[in-house]
Amino acid sequence: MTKKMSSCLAEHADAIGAAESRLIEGRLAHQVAEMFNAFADPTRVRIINLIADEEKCVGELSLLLGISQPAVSSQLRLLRNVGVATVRRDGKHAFYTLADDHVRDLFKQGLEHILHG
Amino acid sequence: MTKKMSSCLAEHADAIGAAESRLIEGRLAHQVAEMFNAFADPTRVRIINLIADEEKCVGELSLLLGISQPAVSSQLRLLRNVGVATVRRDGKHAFYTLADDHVRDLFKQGLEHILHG
DNA sequence: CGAACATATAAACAATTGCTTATATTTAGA
DNA sequence: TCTAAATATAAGCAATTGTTTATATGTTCG
Repeated sequence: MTKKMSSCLAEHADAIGAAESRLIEGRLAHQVAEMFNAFADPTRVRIINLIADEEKCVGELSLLLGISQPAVSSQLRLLRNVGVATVRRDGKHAFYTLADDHVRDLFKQGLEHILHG
Repeated sequence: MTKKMSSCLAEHADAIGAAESRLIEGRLAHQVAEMFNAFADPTRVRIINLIADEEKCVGELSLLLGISQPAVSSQLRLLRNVGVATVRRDGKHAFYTLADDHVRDLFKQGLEHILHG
């Protein structure tokens, strides 16, 4: 880093101000990335799809996905921490589902992009 | 793995079939995750926001973001590989922008979710 | 051609990730 | 209370990631 200015920038020097105004600050960029990161792993994608329209308990997810219960539990905690999923505890079970319609729509929009994009 | 069936599943055995039909296969899950992963890093979020509405060259992005040119180039290659960004080469410069409106909408929807969610 | 600029690629590195097994916690029921 | 079930947490590990510096490729212009 700390390199000299590119002529590209020099030539468009008047646009730098406008460009800088579009610079997302560190904290916001981190939050946005953190949220999208919830959808950025194959296991989480499968979990999210399974709990998108109905709640599922941990053991059920573990069996359906074919991975260990702690692995599922770990991913669910991540999803919960970033506000993508919520838990409802009922006795010995913990039922997970997506947090809200906004999250649901965002995921389904991304899925559609792959399916019919 | 290869654990015994949870009573949770046993009790809802009739729902297994339906649940399994919602199981996203490995390849699709991988593709969806790969796409969302493009938005899942703070540096990429900032790059994407900068090139969302107008094209920017590599050196410009490097200067604006305060990271090395190879770091920017590396992230841009990732974005290009998953179909999120496209290049237009003009002489010595390479101008990047988002690939299409679908990608643009998806990103902005996620950004809005954080800003006014 | 030769020099300077813009970008791409390679190598190396610390840091993070997602899984496993093992263990702890919590809950329901005999 | 004791036991078994469901989930959560901890520890350890191979694999991946994002950055840097160094170098290679490609382009313009004298």
